[in-house]
Amino acid sequence: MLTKLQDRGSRMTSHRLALLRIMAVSEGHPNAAQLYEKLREQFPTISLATIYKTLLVLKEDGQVFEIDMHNDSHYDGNKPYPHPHLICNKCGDIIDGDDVSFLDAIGQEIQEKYNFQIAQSQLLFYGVCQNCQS
Amino acid sequence: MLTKLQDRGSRMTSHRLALLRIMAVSEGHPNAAQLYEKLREQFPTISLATIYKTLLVLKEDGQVFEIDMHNDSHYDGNKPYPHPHLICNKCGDIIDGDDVSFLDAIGQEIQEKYNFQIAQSQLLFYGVCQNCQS
DNA sequence: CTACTTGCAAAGCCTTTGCAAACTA
DNA sequence: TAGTTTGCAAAGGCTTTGCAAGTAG
Repeated sequence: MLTKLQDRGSRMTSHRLALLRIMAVSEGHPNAAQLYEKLREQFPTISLATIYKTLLVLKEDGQVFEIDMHNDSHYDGNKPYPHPHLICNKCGDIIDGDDVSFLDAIGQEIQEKYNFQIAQSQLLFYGVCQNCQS
Repeated sequence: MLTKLQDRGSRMTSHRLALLRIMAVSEGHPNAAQLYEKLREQFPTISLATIYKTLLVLKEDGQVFEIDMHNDSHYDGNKPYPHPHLICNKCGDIIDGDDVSFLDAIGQEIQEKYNFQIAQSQLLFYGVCQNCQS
């Protein structure tokens, strides 16, 4: 993790470590504003701009995955397997779906059929979560 | 198509018809700005706000599908089958993938396992398209 | 010591909102 | 005619940029 950053000429700072730790511990899918609030507890002077810059580096490094949502991206600590995200239209909660191994299979098929070099995939399901159905 | 709108208390206007026609004819995946430019040829006084308002109605009506991309949503005329979108990181082109019928199967599984009522799904592959590889 | 990172403020961009005039059914 | 849609302008919200000061290696 540290080495990956350094190989790219980036540095591991306390901010970056803390951000990665929040992702890993919380198991959530925070957006930039939520990360900002959490990080301010440890680093009262941190700025939103730093959050965005940090996220950019970690994304390029493959340590953080960006979930593109309508004008409000959320982020996921990089899981070792491809999995869908279930997004509740009512409460906005984001739930990790199961491993979807065949995503790789589809990827393979697409690489061949369309001659398209896949770098990343994203599978989203929008709907209503269990809690919001009652 | 016309009836679906009327059932919801919406009206079919020349703007809306033209927008749908562009989607159907072009087979592309324009964003709001691109639709604006095309529609201005026919309706010189049309505004971007109208584009967004129209897209909102057509989305709710299920006639247009929104592809959430980082701060720049693109739109797809509603296809009768679920299919992935291949997004080129270099030229930005969006390619329709094949029918992915098992998406429904995964959906079923997720509905049951997570008790999550799916309204819509989105499968994106980011990478480099054929043209941009040379 | 050099190069990267941070924080602040400002700018950028896409998208939404409010309201009066125009239009559909 | 009643209720929806349009266009304009302004506001809103998320994200990026520039630059000087601070910090990692």
